[in-house]
Amino acid sequence: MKLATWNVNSLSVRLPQLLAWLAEHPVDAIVLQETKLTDDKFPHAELEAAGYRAQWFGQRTYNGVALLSRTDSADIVRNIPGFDDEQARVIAGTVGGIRVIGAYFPNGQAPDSEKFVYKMRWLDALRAWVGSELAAHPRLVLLGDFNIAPEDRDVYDPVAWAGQIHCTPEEREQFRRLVGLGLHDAFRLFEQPPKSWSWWDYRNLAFRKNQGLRIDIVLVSEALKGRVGACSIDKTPRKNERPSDHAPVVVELAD
DNA sequence: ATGTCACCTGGTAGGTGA
Repeated sequence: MKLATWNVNSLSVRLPQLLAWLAEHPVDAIVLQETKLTDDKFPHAELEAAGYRAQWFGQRTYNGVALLSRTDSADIVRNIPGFDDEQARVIAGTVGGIRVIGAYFPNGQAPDSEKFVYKMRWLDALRAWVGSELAAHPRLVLLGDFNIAPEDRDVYDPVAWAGQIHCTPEEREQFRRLVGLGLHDAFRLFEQPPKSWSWWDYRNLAFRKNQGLRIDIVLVSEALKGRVGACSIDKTPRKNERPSDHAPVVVELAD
């Protein structure tokens, strides 16, 4: 089974690229972030024609997530139960016996901002809920745009980024606590090329200079750890014309 | 080089968020 995550930064702009990528890289399921579409505008017919059933949850301008799968997904959950949130950030479903949780973590803007306070509250709520999901579904994958670079090796210039958003001790502690539920960073189960990033700022020729962060992450539960055959970042779509600023991340699970 | 992109409001640009 192949799963993927991709922050598309506007699905209306990126739909042709998504369809092209799926045609070349058929996955069993993919979660999307930053669709930026209200539910009535979601392109489910185009995706259905490409062989993907969709569950989606969006809003105007910001955020918005989706779960696409070749087979039907079940037990869909939108956002974190019990956490009152106006922002569409989470979609979960069961696909092929695996609990798949796709998430668009808050950006947080700056460590001294209100948005950072919200990010911490959101992370607390996510961790509590994922804990209960794990208890109910031992075979679980949490993947998406985490907006956290877990370690210095996930940052092109750790000195410049020290204490900056995505790299604060508070965010990294949240990441460790999430992993502490009994999850594993699938990318780090394998030897990887150094300077592997999943996001490059549109500005400053960052992609050309390979100045990026690894903030798009796949966490797998203990029960799945031994079944992970590969995990990789596909940076080729970042070379497209009008690319998303994020690259898709793919994980392979043995049956 | 603070060198971009997407989307909004409200208009022939400017603001916001990332």
